[in-house]
Parts: sequence; C-alpha cells; structure tokens
Amino acid sequence: MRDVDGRRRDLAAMIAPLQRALVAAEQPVLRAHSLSMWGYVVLDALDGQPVRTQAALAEAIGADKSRIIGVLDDLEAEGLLERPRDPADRRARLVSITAQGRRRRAAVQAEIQRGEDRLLARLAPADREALLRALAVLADESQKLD
Amino acid sequence: MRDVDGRRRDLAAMIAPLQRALVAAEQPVLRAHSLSMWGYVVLDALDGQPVRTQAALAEAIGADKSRIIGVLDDLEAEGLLERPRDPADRRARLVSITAQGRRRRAAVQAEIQRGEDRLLARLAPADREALLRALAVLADESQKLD
DNA sequence: GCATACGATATGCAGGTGCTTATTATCTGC
DNA sequence: GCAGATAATAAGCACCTGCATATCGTATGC
Repeated sequence: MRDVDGRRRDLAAMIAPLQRALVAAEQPVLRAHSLSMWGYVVLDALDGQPVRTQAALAEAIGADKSRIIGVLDDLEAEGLLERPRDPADRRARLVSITAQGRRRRAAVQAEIQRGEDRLLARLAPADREALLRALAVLADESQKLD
Repeated sequence: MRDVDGRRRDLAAMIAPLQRALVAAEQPVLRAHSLSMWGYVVLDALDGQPVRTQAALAEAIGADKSRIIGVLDDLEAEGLLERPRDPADRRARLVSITAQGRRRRAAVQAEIQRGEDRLLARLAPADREALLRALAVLADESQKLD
C-alpha cells in the first residue's frame, strides 16, 4: 500500500489517530455507564474466563499491577466483579466477573461497536473482514512480544 | 470477524496492544538516531509539504501547540528543519524540513518499517494489502472526526 | 491610528502512567 | 519451623499530556 506520493506510511502513524478517535468516541459511552476505561478493559478481560491472580490480569491487559487495584476496588464496590481469597493460596484473589458485570459490559460493548460500525461502514465488506481478521492476528502476536 | 467464543472484539481493544508493541519497537530506533517520538512525527508530517503555521502543524499531528515548540527547537538546532518568519505575515513561521531532515527521517522510517514488516509477515499477502488499505482509509476518516 | 484578533511562546496545574520500593500476609523448600 | 519467595497493597518519583492563561509582536478592520 503506497501513499499518494508513493511511500508507505508507518503502521503506527496510521494507527495512532485512529486509536485516538476510537478512545474519544468511547468516553461518553463509558461515562454514561459509570465505567472508567480501565474498568471496561478489566471487565472485557474477565468475561470469558476468570483469572488466577491480579498480577496475571494486569499483565494480560497491559496495565501496571499497582494501578489496577483501585480499578478493582471500584468494580467490586459496584458489584461488577468478585475477588474472594483463593482458599488454596490465601495470598491470591480469584477475580471473576459477576452476572451484573457481564450485563454492564455487554451493554457498553454493544454501544461502542455500534459507533465503530459507522466507521467500518466506510470500507468495502471484503476489506472490513480482512481488517478485523488481520488485527486479531496482530493483536495476539504483539501481546507475545511484550 | 468473531472471537473464539463467538463475539467480536472492540476495534480499540485490538488496536491498543498492537499500538503499544509498535511504539515500544520504535523507541530503540529513534534513540539510535537521536530523535524523540514527537520529533519523528513532526518530520514525518513535514515531509511531503511544508506547513503555514505551527498551530496547523500541531493540529495535523494531534499534538498540543504549546508542546511542540520544544520539539521544533530541538529539530531546528539539529538542522533538521527551518522555520523562518513568513515575510507576508511576520507573526507566523514557515516550518519546512531540510535535506538533512529528510535523510534522517528516511533512515529512521526504513528501520521502523523493517521491524513492522516482520509483524506483517504473519499475515496472508491479501490480508496484508487489505489491512494497509483499510487503515489508510480509517486513519484519514478519523482525522476528520477530531 | 486604534481596538481587536491572531501566531508563537512560556508557564503552571491537574491527571494519568510506568517504575520502584516497602509492608504485610502467606506459602514452600528444606 | 525457619528462610526465602510470592501476592496484594500503598506510596513516592519522574515524566508526559491536555488545558488554561499570560505575554509579546504583528496584522487587520473600521
């Protein structure tokens, strides 16, 4: 893929403004549902499977382990997740999403994806499919590099 | 595109880790060429066409206008760009990249893209083309939303 | 010509981030 | 049972960012 003047742009240079726009579009949705960005990311990561330790959770979402504690406190206070002590290792906490957390996450995600769909509508259907497929691969791949 | 468990992931959720990995990969390259991330972004924006005012430049790259001044100072001190006063409006400065700046930018970009190519190699050629095409469209599109 | 607007610049504040260190409770190897 | 490792947590530091404000030189409308 070449630019107008014939050179390829950096991946990062194309992704950065897109990322900024997506995050900006998410803010009002998150606010409407009383979730912080990190709160949403945590719920997103927990939905699917719970996690053994908070450190593992932090690493999975690319956050600092000392920073997510406040996020977990808030989510727990709102009843969106539970984190009882692991009876097998009382140092660790078994973090898992609650039914209410699942509902909240689903509602937010539906709204966010409605917004994203408006952007994706600009693409040819085949390109759209390829984009999502490629991003899924690259996202997984780049996780491993960290 | 559906996830393993049948649901689509948010665009932002896939892009964020990718973005982090790309930025992390750029750091050593930039350091080796004595450029800051913003410095590189500025050179990137200036290559192609110069720009009428610094405020316009700042907006084009999604930076704060009060923050890019130091970046411009550094780049100018290294001879990578010039910013004489506009004789037609002596308040404004005509920022343009120098030949040396162009060379520096090209060298850095070549290295960065070599790294990105290793990631892109994971994709089927058709998907790779579609990804770059789609990102170019979305990047331009999301610029307009800001 | 004078009031007003505008471009570049400096500065200060609030918030967010990664990183580091320390503390406490708990586990595990020996 | 004790020494050393590990999980969660708190707290501090350095940095970056967006945002707001102030200054100064310059342009422009009237």
